[in-house]
Amino acid sequence: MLRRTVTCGQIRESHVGQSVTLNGWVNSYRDHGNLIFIDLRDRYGLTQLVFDKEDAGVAQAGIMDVADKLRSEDVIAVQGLVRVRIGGENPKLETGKVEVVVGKLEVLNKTANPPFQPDDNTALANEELRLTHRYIDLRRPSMQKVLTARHKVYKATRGYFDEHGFTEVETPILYKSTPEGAREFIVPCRNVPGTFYALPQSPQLFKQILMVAGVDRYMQICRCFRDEDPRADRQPEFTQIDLEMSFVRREHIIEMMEGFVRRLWKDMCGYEVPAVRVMGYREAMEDYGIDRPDTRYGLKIKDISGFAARTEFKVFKDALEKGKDRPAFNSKRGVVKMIRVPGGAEKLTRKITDGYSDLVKGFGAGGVAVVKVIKGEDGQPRLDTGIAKFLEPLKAEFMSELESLGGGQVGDTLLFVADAYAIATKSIGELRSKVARDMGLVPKPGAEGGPWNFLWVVDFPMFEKNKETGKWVAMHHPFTSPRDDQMDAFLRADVEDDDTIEAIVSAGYDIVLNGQEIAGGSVRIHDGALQSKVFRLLGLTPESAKEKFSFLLEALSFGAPPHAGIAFGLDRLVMNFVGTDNIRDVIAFPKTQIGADLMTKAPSAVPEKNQSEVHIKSTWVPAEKK
RNA sequence: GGGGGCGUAGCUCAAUUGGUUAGAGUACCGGACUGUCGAUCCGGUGGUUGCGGGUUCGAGUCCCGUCGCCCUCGCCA
Repeated sequence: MLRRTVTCGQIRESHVGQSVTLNGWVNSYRDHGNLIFIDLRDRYGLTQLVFDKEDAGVAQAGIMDVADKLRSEDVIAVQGLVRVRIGGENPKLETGKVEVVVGKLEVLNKTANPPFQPDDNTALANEELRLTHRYIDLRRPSMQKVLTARHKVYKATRGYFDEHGFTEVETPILYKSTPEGAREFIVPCRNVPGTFYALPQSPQLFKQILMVAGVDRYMQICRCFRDEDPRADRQPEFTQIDLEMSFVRREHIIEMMEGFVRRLWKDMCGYEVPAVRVMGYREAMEDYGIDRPDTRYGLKIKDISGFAARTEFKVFKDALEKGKDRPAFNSKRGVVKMIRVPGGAEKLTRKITDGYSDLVKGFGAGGVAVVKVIKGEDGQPRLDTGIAKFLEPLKAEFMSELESLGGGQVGDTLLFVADAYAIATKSIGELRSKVARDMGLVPKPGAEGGPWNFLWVVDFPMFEKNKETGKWVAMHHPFTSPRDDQMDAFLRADVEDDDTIEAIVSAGYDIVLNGQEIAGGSVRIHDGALQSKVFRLLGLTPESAKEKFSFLLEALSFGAPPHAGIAFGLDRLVMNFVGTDNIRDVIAFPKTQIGADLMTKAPSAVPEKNQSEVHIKSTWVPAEKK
């Protein structure tokens, strides 16, 4: 086999006169009979090859006949002379000033007619086909760029944490089932009939144990598994950059991770990340209606419950009756919230705002009330349409409410949602994001030069109520510590004491980028008694806590250091760097929405013999046999 | 589990209210051509309209079911 001396992206004018050998795939051919052009492709680029009948005398015998049969995706090796292009430069190619006149051609492998062309310039084949023939799709230059970008993220990550004294430790994939949280993939055990491993949702407990083991600074680029339905940005198996540090508090993690983020963005796109703002969960929920606010645009939310109570609008008054004896910010206490949309009066048509009501109904709210600010006969702003008649009597007061949102200007649309705190907040938060898209306020992600907007969100609640079971669940995970100043309330709280439990603040933290959570973590509990208390509030009996987590409670009793950690979603980081909103684009061999691999046809049936070997029997009956 | 979208030639798409033999570009096959770079020109092969059923004189088109893919709600400690 002729082995390459240069790559297809490498040849320049400095190579002119040299004999070179190239290996690659035929990207395209232009056959003029006695003159044939081939664009040869490898992952580094394209080089134009020329087969010329007049030169064929000095080339291998019959070369034109072989070259004539070359087709896209054939694999070949060529040897030839680099020269300046006779037909003029092709400015589209890096190698566009030169060409290789081929003297020797070796066809390494003819291709079958490919189901689609791995070409970024023509219409992309549908994703199903691309996933089935992933090896062809990955040949596309843009997919090669993704693989390379992902590799660079691994490299920068390991580089940074190595420099800061972290040790990469592998943790088990075959793991103990701990069925809190996400549904697990389970693996039957052959040696102990009737038992199962689970695949880890994350290495959470192992990394904490490593802290007890004195590893002090741990990191791992690790695969995590969650058997939940995928989304555009979620896969059943995904990759985390997992970290844990001993003898630190929140501020130390924040400092170390900002350093990492700064390093990563610098290496990946030369961007200097400025100091990252820290925002409290309460502020995020109040101003943005979500715990991961997109701060690339304004449209802040305002609570106007006090004002709304003085109007005669029944919807407001009814909402404010809800949970009126509960403390402020309690999930069940009624509130009225408002967004001011500058310029919305023109763009947000009746049809669109009707759609907003449908949107919030999906989150349990009754609808969206709308008011437009128009120019009155006296030239002053006047409230119009919708519920304007309820606000007009209190207009002066209402206009002063608007002051903190920039004042009511002619052309504004004002949107209102009234309901219990949890529902109203979530609804208007989702509404804000929808309005921003409708108003064209969301910049394209970093790839197009839009801003990278980083944010720490801290001071999350420890617990939230599961709507179905009515039980308390950990908002982050059950190993998250209460914030230091919350210890009294935490120790005092009883399972029945809903309002107290809801108000406890944890020592958790998230990094949010452009409205997307890219990392989350917490200071951990390193005291067995505190950990047992969390289990108790979560409704675990001491017996079941011991059965599931005895190894953790035991480890905490043997000199566990204070520790804290965080994990980044690596796939989402790469998505940002390559500018895609499809997670499958950044995973070499991704799965579909039912967790299938279209290329290998996984999952698949296994013979009953293999099932009985691991002591299982499928209960599934095909439909036609029912 | 719920809601929505899509499925027509190898690929990307078209096909009027349900109406003749389902078209185009590209790929592929054959031919011509010495400066192309989305080569060009001439000719050709290629279809169970995802699958099954129904309505109708007649279904790519309407209805029911089913499969696959995508988006989304639930779910994702």
